[in-house]
Amino acid sequence: MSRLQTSPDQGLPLGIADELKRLIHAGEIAPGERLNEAALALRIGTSRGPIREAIRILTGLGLVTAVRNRGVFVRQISVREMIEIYELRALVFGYAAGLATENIQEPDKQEFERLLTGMDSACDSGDGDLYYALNLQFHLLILQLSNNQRARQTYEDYVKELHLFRRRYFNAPGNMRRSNAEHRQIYEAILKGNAGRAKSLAERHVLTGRQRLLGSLEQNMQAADQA
Amino acid sequence: MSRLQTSPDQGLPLGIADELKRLIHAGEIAPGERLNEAALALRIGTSRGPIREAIRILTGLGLVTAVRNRGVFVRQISVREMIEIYELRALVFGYAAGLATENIQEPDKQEFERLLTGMDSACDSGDGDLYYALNLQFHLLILQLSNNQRARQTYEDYVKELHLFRRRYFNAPGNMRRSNAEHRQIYEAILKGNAGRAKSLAERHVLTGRQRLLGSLEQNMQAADQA
DNA sequence: GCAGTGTAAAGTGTCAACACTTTTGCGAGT
DNA sequence: ACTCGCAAAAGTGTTGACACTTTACACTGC
Repeated sequence: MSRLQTSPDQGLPLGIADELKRLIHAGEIAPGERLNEAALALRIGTSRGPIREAIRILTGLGLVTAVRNRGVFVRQISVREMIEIYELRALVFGYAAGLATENIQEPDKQEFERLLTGMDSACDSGDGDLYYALNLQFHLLILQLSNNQRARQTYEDYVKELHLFRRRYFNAPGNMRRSNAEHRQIYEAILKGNAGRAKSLAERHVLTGRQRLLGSLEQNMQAADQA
Repeated sequence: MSRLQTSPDQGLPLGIADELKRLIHAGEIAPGERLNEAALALRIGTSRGPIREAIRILTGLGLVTAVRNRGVFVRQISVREMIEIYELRALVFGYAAGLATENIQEPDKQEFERLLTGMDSACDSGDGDLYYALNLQFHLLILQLSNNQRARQTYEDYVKELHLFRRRYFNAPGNMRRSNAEHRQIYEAILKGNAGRAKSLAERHVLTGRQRLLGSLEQNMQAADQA
């Protein structure tokens, strides 16, 4: 009976919703899977009422889609949706990078250096998970420097939403190196205060990531065809 | 007992949520106001269960904020949030205008003309509501031409969300004329296929609208001070 | 008259039971 | 063996009741 330590009790449904969000974004509940109210109630140790409310929060968030009398299913993202979200993500990231040129301070520079060298060593050791974590921090630091809280939230939401895409992003070592080279370029443009260049590099960085994902997707499709 | 004709029965909570959304966005339930579960249940003619679920959907959508043991309140948007949302709205609108240059077809041009002349006559007759409606259609047409469904949805959400700002946008006749002049410029840039110009004009158009709103806000503040 | 307090009302949080729908699976007929 | 149909099971939809918290208000003492 997981007593959900998450959330300093802002209400049972809210806490359950957070827990479910975590499970979904972590991939422990796969896209397309159904959420069973009774099972969840049993697992959390409550009745179905709060569970249903938590699930409704998720439908509002767009994490699940509800079908009458059949339950709710973890949302699956189509290729088209993935492409569209990447487009917007690129837009927001570019916007933030442009503003970062104005708002960056000394401590931020040290943080950037730390992240970049950290990602370099992650490339060396081939640690994809570590690279992914640092990469996210790098992006969020730039969003933070946009000084637009809403933009930051939106960007985070996009990243999480893309986890609902059917295939998890697979970081080939070569991709990681190329990606980090782009990071360095973006950072240098920000350092030099070149807003336009930072913006376009940042936009392109995200769109390049999308292409890498689409490429690996196609590759997997072909492998599946051969099997 | 309003039998909520909205939504072709996709479930009671969903239907109620739609109805509540409508009420909130139409301003019939003011920002800051509390939603009373029992009263709503009585009004819709159901028990509190579905009402609570509908309200949870709204919290997921960010339309209301929940406070434990005290209920949910229609969200109020601060000046800062308003500014930030306008920033993103400008970004998306500019993005769409840039793409519209590539995707525009003949019938779209006719629709543009219709909307622009319609807004002109709305200016002449001083019909603010009509202008607002046509203005929204103009913007959504451009979003449609971006060929990015998600961008269109996001833009619509921004517009609705801005309704939660404490003061309703007041269209002075002069503002309407200036605004429509900007529309014409954007449309012409799109017609000429000048993506860069369409993008920057569209961005500026939204940000100018924000300035107009901020200006009228300040004016009202002063008027309130004098009273 | 006013501050403080206790109590009743209002409102939210949770639960268990029941109604209805969909799915599953077994069995009869071909 | 295959299909159709029916019945049981699983699961969602909704309800009314009860527990707990907050708020409103009258009452008391100063």
